[in-house]
Amino acid sequence: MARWEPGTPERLQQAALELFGSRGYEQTTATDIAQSVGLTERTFFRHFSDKREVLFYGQDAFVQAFLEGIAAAPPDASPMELVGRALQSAARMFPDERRARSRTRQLIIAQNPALQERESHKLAGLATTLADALRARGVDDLAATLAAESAATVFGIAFSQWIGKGETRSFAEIAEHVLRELQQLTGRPTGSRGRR
Amino acid sequence: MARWEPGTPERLQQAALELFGSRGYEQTTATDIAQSVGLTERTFFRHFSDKREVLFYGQDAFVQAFLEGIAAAPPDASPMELVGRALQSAARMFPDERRARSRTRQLIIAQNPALQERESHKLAGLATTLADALRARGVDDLAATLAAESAATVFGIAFSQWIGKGETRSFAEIAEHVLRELQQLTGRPTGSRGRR
DNA sequence: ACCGTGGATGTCAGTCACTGCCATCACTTA
DNA sequence: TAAGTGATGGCAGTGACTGACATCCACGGT
Repeated sequence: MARWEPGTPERLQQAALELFGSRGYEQTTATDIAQSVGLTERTFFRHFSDKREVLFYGQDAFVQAFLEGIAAAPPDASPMELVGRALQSAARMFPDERRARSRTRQLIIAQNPALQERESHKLAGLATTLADALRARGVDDLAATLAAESAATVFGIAFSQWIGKGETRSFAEIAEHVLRELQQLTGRPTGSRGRR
Repeated sequence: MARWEPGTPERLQQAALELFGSRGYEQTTATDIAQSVGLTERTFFRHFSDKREVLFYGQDAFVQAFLEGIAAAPPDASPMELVGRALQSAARMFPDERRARSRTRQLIIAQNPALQERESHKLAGLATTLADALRARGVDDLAATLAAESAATVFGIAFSQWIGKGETRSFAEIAEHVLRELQQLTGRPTGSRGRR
């Protein structure tokens, strides 16, 4: 027997999700969340550095998935190939069963600038983490930064499409499509006359 | 004679910059800033929605510069050409004289996660603004989003390089170089064998 | 010269996020 | 059995931010 119920952060997150969903983020205090699972505000802040962080708990997992995709790639893979592999590896963190939950979570974030800000920052953090991993593989500094940022961009767009109303394609499909489009778009020529 | 000294937000910003630089961001209260220019905390928050915002006051100007670059482009310009023009147009907001000030400002931001978060969010906001402008020109939705994100990415990287120690190239030069590199990097082939 | 209006400011009380410090309370280990 | 440990509670305090209301004086009109 454990002295305390296990999975405290998970229970807090679940409670927060429900309260934010019904009352709204700003109308829910940290105390509300804590009390709804029989804990105190003080304990809430021992598990989360921030009130916002409760919504982002567990995100490290998919950052890891990106990194594993890179680690598993052959040594001679080009930067963009690494991006593709990282994306496909991350895709397994977004099975169709998670769509519904992701949607409701995203609804909450969409209604609060402070949460959107945190989300932007997490995406930026992903990019710098990936850039480090690429550099560690010997990829040139600028190329690593650009490839990592591209990965984060594609991920962000793919995710919002995956969440989108009526969308049925898998995350992996969407991500691949967006990545292809990026490559087609940014591919040279830079020159004056672009193709229609 | 004006009833109050004009340029209140500018004076507050200047004071904030100095206080943040000497004492540090967290060790400086909004009251400190306001009092140092003879105002009250309440007035500070009438000019800035946030304590952080005082550091980002005036940023709208260079977002405008991006938009003007897009507006001035020929109607048949490709998305990536629009990105290039937006970047070059924005470059005029970063003359060499501003380097020193930008550097000290960036030092402050680098020492505070909350400020970095705001910065990430501003960059994300730039991307969505640019995407809207591209869509308004008839650019396809996904292409517009990707191009806009690319512009923001290139801008971010170029800016940090421009600020970098010992850097002497102009912002325009750097931005062009980074953009070229992005095009070379993301250009196809996607295929399995990448080039060394 | 007088009046009224409006925009920028001041005052004040209040809420809430977040922190530091110390106590508690089992359960574990020596 | 005694000391150790990890998660929690209690509490006081700071600082960011808000809403409501008062003030103040240049300015335009009369």
